[in-house]
This record gives sequence, C-alpha cells and structure tokens, in this order.
Amino acid sequence: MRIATWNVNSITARLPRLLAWLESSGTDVLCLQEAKTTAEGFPAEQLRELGYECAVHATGRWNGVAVISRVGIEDVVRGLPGDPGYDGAEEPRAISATCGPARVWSVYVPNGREVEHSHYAYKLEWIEALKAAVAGDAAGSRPFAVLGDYNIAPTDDDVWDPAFFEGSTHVTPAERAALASLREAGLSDVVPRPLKYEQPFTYWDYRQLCFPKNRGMRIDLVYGNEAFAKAVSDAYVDREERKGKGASDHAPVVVDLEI
DNA sequence: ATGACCGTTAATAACGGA
Repeated sequence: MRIATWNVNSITARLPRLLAWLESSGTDVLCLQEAKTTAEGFPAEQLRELGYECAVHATGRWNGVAVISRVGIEDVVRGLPGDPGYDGAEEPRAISATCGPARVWSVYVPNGREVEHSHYAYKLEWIEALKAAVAGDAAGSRPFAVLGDYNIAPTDDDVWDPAFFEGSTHVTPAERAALASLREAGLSDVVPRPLKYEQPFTYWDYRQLCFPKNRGMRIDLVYGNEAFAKAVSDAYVDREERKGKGASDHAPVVVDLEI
C-alpha cells in the first residue's frame, strides 16, 4: 500500500496537479493539508471519478485537512479531541480515518508565527492535545500513523542552514521536545529518502530561488507506531512535484507499506 | 534546468505562510 502526505496550499489551485499526481504516483491513501476551501468546495466528485473517496474537515479560507483513499474510508473523526482552539475558535487542523488495514491522521499543526506570539503557545498546546488523542492508537497493534505538516524541523539537519533559523519558530527546543513527546507515546519518525541532495527536505519557500538552491526544511512528517514502522518498505520525498509552474511550496512524502 | 512568492478575500491591499 502506498500512503502519502502533502500540504497542497489550496486544493482549488492545485487540483490539476493533484489529480495527475494521484494517478502517476499510484497513491492509495493521501493525507492532505491546507485545503483552503470549505467542505462544500472540496472537489469530491473529481476525486470520485478517479476512484477515490474522501473525508474532509474544512471551513474556508485557512487550514483544512482531508484523507483521500481508494482502499476505503471508515470511522472518520473530524477535529482534534481537546483542541485548545485559537482566539476562541477551533480550526480544522485534524481528521482521522481507517483506510484498509491502517488508521491514519492528517494533521496541520499550527505555524506558531513567532516565539513570543500567542500562536506559538497555541502550537505547543495543540501538540499536547494531539498526543493525548493518539496515545491509544500509537500503543496499539494496528498499523497507525499521524501524517502531516508538523511545522517543526526535528533536528538541525532538517533545515538548510541552522543559523538562518536561529530565534525563529520550527526549530526551538520546546517544539522539538513536543515531537519527542509524541515519539515517547509510541510513534517513530519514518524518515524519507531524498531523491536528490543529502537532506530529505519537504518544504521550500516560494521566494528567492529557495527550491533551485535547495534551501529547504523537513517539516512534513510521518509518525508511525511500531506495526506501521515495521511494514515500511520505502519512503521518499517526491521533489519532482515541487518543480514548475503551479506547484505547492511543499512536496509530497510517500511511504510504501507491506500490508 | 527546478528560476527570483503564492493564494484567498475582495476590490486595493491585507494577511498568512515558515
């Protein structure tokens, strides 16, 4: 089974590329982030024509997550139990579903903006709630993974220049400790191989030729439990999908499982 | 070549992204 995660930065803007990529990559299950549309605006019909069902949690301009599957979708849960919310409102940043033999979450962890910003505290609280919500499945025997845009680079090797990010979000000890806490709950980082260069970056800023210069970050992660990790036969970042006009600023992370 | 922000909202910039 081929499972992937991809922050598409608007499914409306990305639809032609998304449909083409689903077919060319042979992806069975896609965890999608930043749909940037409403549930009604989600292109369920176009996906259905390709043989995919979808479960969507999206409310409009920002955020929005989905699971897209051609191996079934059952037991869909929209939202994160215990979500702290931001500015008094819960945002659509998590959805979970069972697709064939595996249960998956698609998550879009809050950005944090700046270390002193209230959004940063929200980010840390949000991950705490995520840990509480997934701990049971993480410790279970069914293949289980939390895939998505974590907005955290796990180590200094996961950014193109650690000095460039000094003092900014995505690399702080507290954020990395939050990831470590998830791992302590029974999840491990399924690190993909890069198709070019040394580091498996998944995001490159649109600006200043970051992609051609490979000034990237690895912030899109696959955290799987033991049964999931044991079944992994390959994992890679499809950087080809970051090329050319109409690309998202994130590339898909693809994982092959022997289940 | 992979190439010097993009997408949404809304109407002219503002905002978020990371």
